[in-house]
Amino acid sequence: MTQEERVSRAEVRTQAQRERILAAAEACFTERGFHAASMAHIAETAEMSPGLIYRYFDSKSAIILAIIERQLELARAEIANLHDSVDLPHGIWETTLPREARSDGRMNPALYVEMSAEACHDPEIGAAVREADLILRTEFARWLGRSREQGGLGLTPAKARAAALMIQCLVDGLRVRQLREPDVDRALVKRALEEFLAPMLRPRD
Amino acid sequence: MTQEERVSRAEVRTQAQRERILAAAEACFTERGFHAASMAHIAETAEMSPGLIYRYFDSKSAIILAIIERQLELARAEIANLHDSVDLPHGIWETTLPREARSDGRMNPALYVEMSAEACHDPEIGAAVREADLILRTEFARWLGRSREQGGLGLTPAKARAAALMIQCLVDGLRVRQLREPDVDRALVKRALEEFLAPMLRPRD
DNA sequence: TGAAATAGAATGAACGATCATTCATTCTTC
DNA sequence: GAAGAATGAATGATCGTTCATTCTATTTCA
Repeated sequence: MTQEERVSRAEVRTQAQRERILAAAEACFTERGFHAASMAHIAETAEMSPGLIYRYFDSKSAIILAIIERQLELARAEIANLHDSVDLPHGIWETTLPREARSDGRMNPALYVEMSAEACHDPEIGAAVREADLILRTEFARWLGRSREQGGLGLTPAKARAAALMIQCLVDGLRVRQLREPDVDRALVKRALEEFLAPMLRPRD
Repeated sequence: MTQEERVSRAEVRTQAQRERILAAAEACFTERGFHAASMAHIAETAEMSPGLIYRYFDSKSAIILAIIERQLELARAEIANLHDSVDLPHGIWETTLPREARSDGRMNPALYVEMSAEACHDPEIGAAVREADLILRTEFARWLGRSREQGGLGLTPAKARAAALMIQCLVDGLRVRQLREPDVDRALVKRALEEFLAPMLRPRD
């Protein structure tokens, strides 16, 4: 075994352990919240000792920050994969599915709202969240403004910016609503969403 | 002093003390969050000893529940005061003002989002929130459906229900956005909001 | 090849801090 | 002096974090 192979194997393992911890932390934070979820819970979920976590993360809040960054990457990838034939209302509706109902690794509503609350208490989290949101909105607006031929929706720049902001608010709101009323009539939500989104996404007016 | 007067004076004082505690708790919860705000902080803010709080509230979570109920009452009163000449987009926009910018006792965004997150961890809070939201949406939809002559907007029942739900989501979303991006362009938010809401609030279509 | 040496991975008890809550005590008011 | 109001130190529990120790797997060398 060459030295490079050894180093690489170690790196792979380290990355896998970090991932293991992040997945466990996400589950615990979702279920109990940032402050109520203890490092002991996270360690138990990750099936390791509490002490070991500190080999891979400096602190509890470092874990939170890592989760935020990972979610940002996932969201950016989703936006990059948007194309003109996409059913936007349906996609928006889907991002508000509760944790149990989603197969992907995307942000679940509970974690998102938890993070939003924490953003105004912890400056570091606040900065990370602010930066992520700005990036996502800008990239989303760029897609809305791109021509149909280039896979966008062909909105004017001003309208694209406004629509991106309003849709971001709507997604936020749908996530909050999912938390506050888990048994809300989702079909009604979807129909209302489609109806009210239509005029916003029309290029001409 | 008659016995009734004595009893009444004691009640008034008790009520004032409870109010004092609730105001302090609201400030602390807003600043630090439910879990990070300690009873000692609340006591200090209320300018009383920690022990005294327990004369007026059974526990910390009893304080949280009391705040939720108070906020529900405030929101109901606001809805009851709606009339046909009201500028709805402006009113919605106003409910998302940060704590520092609002003079009334209305729900500030930070507290609202904090509560929403807590609703899916604490069943009692979840139930209170769910009930409150349902009541508010129903009453708001009733106003939207009332005729112009009766001070409403004259929407059809189906459209009123859909609009009430969508507006509730929008308000949720605007509050979250206020937390995540406190320095967001509020003028842009307002313009986008007005544009988006207009078709939703037209009786005919 | 096989035993000893080494390094990194993992453990979990222990620490100091902090928390919600209690209650014996003191203060205030009538 | 009696009764309610208020205090704040004490309690027990829990937390994030540390670290002396053990385990495991790889390397070294006879």
